[in-house]
Amino acid sequence: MSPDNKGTTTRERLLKVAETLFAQKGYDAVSVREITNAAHCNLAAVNYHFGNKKTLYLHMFRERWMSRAQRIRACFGENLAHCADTSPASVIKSLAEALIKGPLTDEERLRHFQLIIREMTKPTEAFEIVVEETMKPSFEGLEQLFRPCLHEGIDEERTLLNVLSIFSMVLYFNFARLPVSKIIGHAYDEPFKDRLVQHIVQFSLSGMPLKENTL
Amino acid sequence: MSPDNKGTTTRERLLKVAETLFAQKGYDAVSVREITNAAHCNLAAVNYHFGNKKTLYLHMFRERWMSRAQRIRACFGENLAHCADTSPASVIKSLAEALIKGPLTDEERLRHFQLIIREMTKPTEAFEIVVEETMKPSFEGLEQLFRPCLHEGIDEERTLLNVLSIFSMVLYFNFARLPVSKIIGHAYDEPFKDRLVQHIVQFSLSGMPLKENTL
DNA sequence: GTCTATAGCAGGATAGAC
DNA sequence: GTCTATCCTGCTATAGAC
Repeated sequence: MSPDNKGTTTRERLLKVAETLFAQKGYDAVSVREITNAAHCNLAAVNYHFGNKKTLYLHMFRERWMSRAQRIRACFGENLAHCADTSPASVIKSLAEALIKGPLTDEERLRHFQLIIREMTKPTEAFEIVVEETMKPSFEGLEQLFRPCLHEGIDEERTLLNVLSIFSMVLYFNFARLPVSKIIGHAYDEPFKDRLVQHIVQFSLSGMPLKENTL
Repeated sequence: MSPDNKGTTTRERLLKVAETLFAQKGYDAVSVREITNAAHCNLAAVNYHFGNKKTLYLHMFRERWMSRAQRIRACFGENLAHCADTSPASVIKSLAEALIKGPLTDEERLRHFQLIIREMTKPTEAFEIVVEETMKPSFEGLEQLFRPCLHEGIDEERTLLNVLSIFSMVLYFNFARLPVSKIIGHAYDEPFKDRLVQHIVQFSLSGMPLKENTL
């Protein structure tokens, strides 16, 4: 028996395997048979535990993706706490590190971003939950952190565009590893990730319309 | 009969319909039946004209996606020609406008970016072609345009990271319209697209490590 | 080139034994 | 809770009439 089977319930294995496969191939490309084979359980287990394939997907998203997002947010909070101030420089660095190096393994991170990209291009019921419970609060929190450091004339939309631009870079450099690797000519090793964080911080920081004394 | 049927061959209708559906739903989620129904032709037409479903997809990508990319690149060239200089400000503005407002309709643009996002998350044979024939040349062209305006110490990797960052924003604001709309609280109308281009130009321009006399 | 008919298979879901 | 066996639907692909 595979080590996956030790000390885990069938339900947990199903959720874990489903996450990996759905992230890699997309909902429609994965069959229930494939999932149950990989989870070393019976075909009927999905229907027994979750009712049907779609409900398995939704449970997976709620129980695994959302908790991962929570871990990333916690990591951001810790990073920021270590900075002792909440200047834009500290905020962006804490954010970029939480997302690019962060608490997830490389594989977890890749899956995490693949799943959210899939939800963005073809939303399911999970998407509404993610936007309302994770993205909106995060972006509004960031907006409030940046707000006092931006020029007075900057309205909420422009502040959010700045936040979204930072997010877009992080998202892109995480999910588009393949083309990025091909274009820059080498793999995503640790030194490169450090340079990436540095680049994102520098690029974003200069790009934001900051007051002069708030660097 | 639908107006789609006038003056177009079955082959052309198949390619057009296939592009829309593959972009909207993804390769596995679209059946040949769905395509042939939407194209008002017989089920067997796909196999007659393209051999099988996969080859239809590849032909669609080559004949429709690549030519769209070509139109965008041409638009970028025209925009830049109107600027009379090739300063980073002109380059970024030409690029952002070509991609966000550009020669494509809103629907075409959405489809175009959805397709490339799908190729990035789950590459097929089309991906290699796109990277080699479209992305690499574009990014290297941009890199050469920016290079003389960047500080001497900036190596090729950092220059490319700047280009990729600009690209990431454009990509994100095109394919992630749904969450972006929800977060900023209104739709993607023309005035917003203008503000978006302006934001991207300002954000990217400030973010790049430019020499002082090259704005 | 376009059609119908169908082969052949894989998918989701369930019933019922254990 | 887990298994086997099976139903039924929908898919791709092809053969062959027109």
